[in-house]
Amino acid sequence: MLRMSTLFLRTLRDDPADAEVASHRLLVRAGYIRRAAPGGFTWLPLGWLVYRKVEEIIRAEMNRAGFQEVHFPALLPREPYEATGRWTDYGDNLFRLRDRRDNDMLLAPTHEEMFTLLVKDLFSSYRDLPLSIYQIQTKYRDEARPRAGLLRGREFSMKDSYSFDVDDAGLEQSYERHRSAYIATFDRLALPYVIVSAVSGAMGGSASEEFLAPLPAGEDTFVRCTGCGYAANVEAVEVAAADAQSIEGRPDAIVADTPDTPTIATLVELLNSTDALSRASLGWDDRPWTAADTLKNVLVTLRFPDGRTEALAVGIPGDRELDLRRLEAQLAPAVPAPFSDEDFERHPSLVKGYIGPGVLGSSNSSQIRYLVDPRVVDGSAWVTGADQAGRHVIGLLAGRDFLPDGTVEAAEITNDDLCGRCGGALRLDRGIEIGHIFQLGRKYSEALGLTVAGPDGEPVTVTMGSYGIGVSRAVAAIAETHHDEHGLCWPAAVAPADVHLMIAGKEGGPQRAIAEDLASQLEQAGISVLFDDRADVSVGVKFADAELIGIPTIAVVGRGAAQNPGMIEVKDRRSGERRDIPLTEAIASLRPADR
RNA sequence: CGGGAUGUAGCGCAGCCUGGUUAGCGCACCUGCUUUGGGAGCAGGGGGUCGAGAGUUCGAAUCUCUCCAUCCCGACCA
Repeated sequence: MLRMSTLFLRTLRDDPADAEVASHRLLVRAGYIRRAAPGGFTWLPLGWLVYRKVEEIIRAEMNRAGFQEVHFPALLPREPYEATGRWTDYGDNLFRLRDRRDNDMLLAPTHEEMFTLLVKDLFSSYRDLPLSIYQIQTKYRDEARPRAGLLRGREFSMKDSYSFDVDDAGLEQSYERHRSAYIATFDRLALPYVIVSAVSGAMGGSASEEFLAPLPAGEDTFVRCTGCGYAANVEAVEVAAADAQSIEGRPDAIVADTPDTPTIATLVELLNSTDALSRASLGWDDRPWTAADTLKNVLVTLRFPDGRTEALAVGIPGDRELDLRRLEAQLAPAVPAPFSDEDFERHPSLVKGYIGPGVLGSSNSSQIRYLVDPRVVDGSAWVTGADQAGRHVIGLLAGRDFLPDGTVEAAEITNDDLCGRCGGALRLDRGIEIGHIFQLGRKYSEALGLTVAGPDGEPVTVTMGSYGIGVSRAVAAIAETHHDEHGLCWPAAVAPADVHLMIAGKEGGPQRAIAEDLASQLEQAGISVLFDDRADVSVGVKFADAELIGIPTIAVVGRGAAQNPGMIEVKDRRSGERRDIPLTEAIASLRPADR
């Protein structure tokens, strides 16, 4: 039993000034967590109870799926991460330190290497597989900008699992088992989620899905198709490509003077206001030019983890912006940055503002690799730069007049985009990444030499999957999902107690003894109680604290308790619905529904 | 890393522009009395390196410079 009179807790009447999102604000105000360091939080007694319940649900579902728990150090040597390249690839986000002998160490951001080496250490036969093992561990990432309390910290807790299989079919099965376990876990945590296709980023690997809790406080943007249910992280969205068109009998491209058209908008305006350049007079059709008819070519510099750089040109429809995040996701681990003035000086064939496919591409004068949006299909016609100041080329046909080096999904996604699968409308939303599952493949097993003997005695390289759930982040996501203007509203499965019992009578009256008795009986019946037994605060404070703390059921021992028969008031925190019940039925009524 | 804002008691803030006794207010905390069904009242009290350092000045929370930290937007981010 938790007694408010002695609980290590102080609730705050005001919101902390540095907290923006609801989960951060309320968890601090209600006395669950305190900031201890930039991106680091202390769990107070109530918070730790919730944390442990969340952790226990995750653990139970992992165990139920047949995965086994292990535990690694968070402090690790450099070598394994050097072997896989992640000592470099992780960049500034890795917490690095030196021991007294000057050895490089790190605080692990995730543990692929160690799991791989552990399995290599112990197992050597295909008959030992499949295997899935997991841990719940503190992870460290030197985030450039920790924010939103528990949602993005530099120290956080994560459940990470790894699967080991001899072949792709086995990996597929392990992946599906994790996917099912995650669905069961998030259902029990009362966390709403959308499963979206994702990119695997710095982790490497192929198939990858994220579980996103759809909340405005989330940092991830994702799309859902209103038609077929396709859902994807915006970084991984595949937009609908147009059908290729015939190039037979299409008018030749012409080069036109287009003075004073530094932007797409001014270019389109000029085209539409110059009779000789209208689509009709060029033999196309009757409609006016739009920004979507133009092709803009954006130059970026790619920086690879080893420090090497390379220029890249990206062609996207003129009505779109380049989304650097999407581009980066496609090109990982290379990081794109906008072209600088010095970069332009190094490539004299590029005429700023009038760059066109005439010079782009590996086989053209600039020798810059040229990737285009999937909408730039063979036979599509474009207005684009003529590689001369003040001139554009009109009606340039992809596949006839220029050949890109490939396609890339790098245009900003908007609500106007259509689903790449069914052509339906896409809807953009924000979400918190609460889980990520992906098929790593053999990246780590190859780098670290994890093989097992196959049935024929020959070594087989093991294929792996990696599966994460942010435990501390899940606590925040639950708080973010379940609260109102008065405070938190925990789902029963993770609440710090089943019942918030309070005394609401004059000191010296019979209520205290009745409440004490009821609290003991509830505990004996296996119903956990947070007992507001404080004698020195007014009932208003008790009600306000109860709503802030957010235990699902609030039971009040007040005026009615002294009557015959004695009554208590029971209030549902979430709905606000109250009812009076006889004391004799208290235990039956207060038992949580799922027990 | 770029832009913006902020840093004064546990929390929320005023004071700074225009330098001047002992740095203020609300909440929280402590003591006493009263009060007790929706963030009580009265009286008394404790708690401050005014983010840090340097400078200007007879005198700095206040002016100048440097640094640090936090928050927001962007960049970045399983």
